[in-house]
Amino acid sequence: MKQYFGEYIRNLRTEKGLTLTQLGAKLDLDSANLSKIENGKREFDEKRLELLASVFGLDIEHLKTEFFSELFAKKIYETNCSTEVLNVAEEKVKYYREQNVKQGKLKL
Amino acid sequence: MKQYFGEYIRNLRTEKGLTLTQLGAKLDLDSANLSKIENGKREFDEKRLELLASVFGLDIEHLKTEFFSELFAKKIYETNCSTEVLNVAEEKVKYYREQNVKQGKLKL
DNA sequence: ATTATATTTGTCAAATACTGACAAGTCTAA
DNA sequence: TTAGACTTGTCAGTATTTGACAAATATAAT
Repeated sequence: MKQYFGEYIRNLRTEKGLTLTQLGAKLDLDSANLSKIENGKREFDEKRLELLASVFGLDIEHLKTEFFSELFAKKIYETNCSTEVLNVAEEKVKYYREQNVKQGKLKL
Repeated sequence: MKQYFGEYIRNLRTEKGLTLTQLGAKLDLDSANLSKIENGKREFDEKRLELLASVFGLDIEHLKTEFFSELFAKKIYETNCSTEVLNVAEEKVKYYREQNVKQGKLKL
């Protein structure tokens, strides 16, 4: 998927022939703010991912992948970080999952 | 590196025989808050990474890798996201770097 | 061209999250 | 038991994000 998350939403919306106001209502979002999201001037709020998935019948896992990958990529891009960071992150996730990490060890 | 970022700081500090107050002064941080950071009860602030590197003579790239990998891993862990997200993120970073993405396309 | 609808942009107060600071507590070693 | 080190809780100040609204612009139909 070679597009920004906002563009992705806009495509979904226009494919279904919905206006900003109509989709905004479904997502509990002002049409003006949805416009900004689609144009990359505001962030889509993580807490609305499930709602977005259900509105368009999307696989939530796929949607989360799209959403968070953009979040991480932006951070790496703007901090000019090595992509090596992603390999290290993968190891850490594995470790956290093995250890069943809880709050206290790590601020979650 | 199989330790949390707070533990990492604590190790650096104790190796050098510094107290929380002493290191706190160098990092412009209250000793109480530094304690929380070392114990995983507060986040280390990204804006102090360079300072931390210079205090201990660390490679800033390595430090950023440690810091952001933990950030990403925590997010993936707490949202129960597939680690596939990391591969997608890598593609996106490449793309952003090729395209020299600026504000407007993407909220940075 | 005029009207109606859709979209974009700017702004701002309210809500939320983060930070620095301090006080009071526990722990440790001399 | 005293001093210094560390931990924990709290909270006001600050910064950031969000929802909401108004006004401007764009688009399409008549």
